[in-house]
Amino acid sequence: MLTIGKLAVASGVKIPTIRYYEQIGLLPAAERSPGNQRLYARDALKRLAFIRHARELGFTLEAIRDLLGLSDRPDQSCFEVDAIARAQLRAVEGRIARLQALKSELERMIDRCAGGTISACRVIEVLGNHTHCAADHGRDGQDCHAVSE
Amino acid sequence: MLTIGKLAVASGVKIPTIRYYEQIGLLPAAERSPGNQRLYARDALKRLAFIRHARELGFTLEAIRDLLGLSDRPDQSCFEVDAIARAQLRAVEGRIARLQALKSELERMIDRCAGGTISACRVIEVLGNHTHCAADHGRDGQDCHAVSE
DNA sequence: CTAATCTCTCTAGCAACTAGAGGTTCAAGG
DNA sequence: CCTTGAACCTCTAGTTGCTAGAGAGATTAG
Repeated sequence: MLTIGKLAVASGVKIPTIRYYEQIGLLPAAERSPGNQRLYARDALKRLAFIRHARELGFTLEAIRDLLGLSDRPDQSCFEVDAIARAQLRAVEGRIARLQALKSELERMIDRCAGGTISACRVIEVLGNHTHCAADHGRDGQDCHAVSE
Repeated sequence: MLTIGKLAVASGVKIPTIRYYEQIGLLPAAERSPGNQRLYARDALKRLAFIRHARELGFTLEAIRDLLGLSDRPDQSCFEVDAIARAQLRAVEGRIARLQALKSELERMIDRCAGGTISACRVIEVLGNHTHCAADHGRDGQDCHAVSE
């Protein structure tokens, strides 16, 4: 049986976070010592590792809750698991595309800011200007409004 | 003079968000009508466009506050602006790298979950397992703890 | 047995908004 | 001129995923 501190070290999840996960029902209520301190078995470590890794993969706690719920019913089709993972993949791909557009814009900004004074520097100008939206990240149109003057 | 609603439509920033930005000092307190309603001039639109675009680029409100502060002193060197933009670029590149690792892991997960039952599906197993960390996104070592059993 | 180190609960805070309650002001139509 | 309805006001509280601190109790090493 591990105390919460050992579990925190072993899992890489901080103590208040573990208690938080218990509070919101991601982890079952831990056993307690006679003095009311939490005690964990090995499977808590597994569950925490699962949560931690899923968080690193960008799953929300809600998605993780779903996955954990599914894994408690191991005879079902993994259709739902697959759907969750695919949705997650799409979200990740979207984030990557967006960040790559942002990266090239930042690079252009830095190129234009070559040691001059702010009044000559294009960074702030570029940031105030939406004319690049269509070319750079206008794929999701609802995110880029025209600011016509 | 624009009312807050028109400004919201023109800028693509929601009304409560505009008020929030005023509250935290990103926007100066707006002029008011005799009946206490906010009135904005054109330059508020520019400032909001700046904030909005910078937010889209992933700048935090604190970084934006810095940038706005700098742009109020246009005679200085843009050294600081450049530094902020470069730091932001590094952060964006890090996020992209991380997301790409996550993407390939999700793809592998989905491949392994080919229509079977959950007990045969590797998604959950992969998520509970840190053995791929070194290969996939172990660049930032402090994020991947061994969970040896 | 005592001191140091955990751990407990509870409350409050972070970013960056969003939503709602309950009340006021404005612009247009009759 | 008056009314109606949309837009606005302030204020509080909620969101997600934690993190920090206070003040009290538990456990363990020497």
